[in-house]
Amino acid sequence: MAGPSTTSDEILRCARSLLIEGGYNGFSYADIAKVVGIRNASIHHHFPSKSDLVRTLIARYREEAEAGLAHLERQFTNPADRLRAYVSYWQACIADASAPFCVCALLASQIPVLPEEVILEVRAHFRTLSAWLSSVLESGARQGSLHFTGTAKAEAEAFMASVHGAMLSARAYGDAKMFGVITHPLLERLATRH
Amino acid sequence: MAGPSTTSDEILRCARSLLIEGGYNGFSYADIAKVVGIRNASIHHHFPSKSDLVRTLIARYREEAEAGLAHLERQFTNPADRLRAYVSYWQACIADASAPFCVCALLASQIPVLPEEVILEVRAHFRTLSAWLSSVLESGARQGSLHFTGTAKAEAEAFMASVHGAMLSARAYGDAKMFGVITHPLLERLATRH
DNA sequence: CTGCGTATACCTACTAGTAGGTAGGTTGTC
DNA sequence: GACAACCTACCTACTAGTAGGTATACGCAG
Repeated sequence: MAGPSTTSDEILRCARSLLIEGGYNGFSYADIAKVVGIRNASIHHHFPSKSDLVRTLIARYREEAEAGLAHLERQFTNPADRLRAYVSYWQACIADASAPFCVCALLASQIPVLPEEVILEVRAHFRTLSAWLSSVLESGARQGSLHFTGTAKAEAEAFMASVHGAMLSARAYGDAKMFGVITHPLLERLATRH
Repeated sequence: MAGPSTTSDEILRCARSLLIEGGYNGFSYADIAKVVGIRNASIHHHFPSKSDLVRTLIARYREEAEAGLAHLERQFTNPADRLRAYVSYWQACIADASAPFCVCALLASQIPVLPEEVILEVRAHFRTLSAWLSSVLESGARQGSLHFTGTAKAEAEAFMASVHGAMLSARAYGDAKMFGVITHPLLERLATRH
């Protein structure tokens, strides 16, 4: 799946993990250069400015996210299973600390100090994810496997907010299990008729 | 209520609003100095280091938060009303943009790059808030006005996560109403027997 | 009431280090 | 020889933080 990772790829991968740790102003070109093993200035050859780098990084993140959701749809046909798989994916990411936070959720918290072009990408991710969750909830409600009051759209926003809040709590408490403590009852409730 | 605000107070107040906008690395001493109308170096007289400043800022924030919750308990005796008032408070803060994010929730997202002493304060706030919500939910369940499956502790964590996630979504979409879209059904569900 | 010490609050001037970014040169490959 | 990828060397602006000076206010002894 992964090709012969280029320097540009390595810069993006490194920047992503630094971004997940401390946000937009939490890392510098020097940090990346140190890890990738090139000079500070060489990063500018691939990405003229920091906002270019981050915008590209998010664009790739969004591609991967959409591919992940598509994969998940092929793997599971049941809407409830799709939601469970989505949550399990993040539970695993948080537990093994490989990517313990959604890049866009983290950047969203710093929107007032972000370059406009980055904000647009972040917002687009929120819309994409919300739309996907909404469609899953919608089909689950139609076939009677998922239960909620109100619209699928509203429930999708609430679901997404809970997942993001769960990431935050897991980080705040320094306890990966907290993510599951918050999300499992949520899945349980959606799967139960009441 | 507010005394003759000192320079130290102004620094803290200014730093808080800058912190809410862009996190720990999103503001500098120069930013504060510009707003407060003193020189960069003068801030060090009141707060030797940035971590001192932020730690003090959070300590005060936590005091205000606890006072706010205590006030809210005096104002409302019904647990459901207390939850509603808590949510309404944040809805108002977000709507008028006075403080559109919880200081500790924002800092929690950047925990990996925060000074240890700041992390401890942030974590303490999460515990305080969770404990308060837990006690409200507990008493609501006992008297039959709030309904949920599972423990009050788990429901409190889920509630807190939803509120934090709702702040994030409101910021991401640039739409204060999103906070209500997410939190109202949550309150509704807790107040309804099912 | 004066004069003296002391503490607070602020200042100017400075430091070392880092930020993102640029100019222009070198190397290797098609 | 053109281009990509990377380099050295440099820039300006800014970072948190320090050193040392000044003005003002308060308490207190004479």
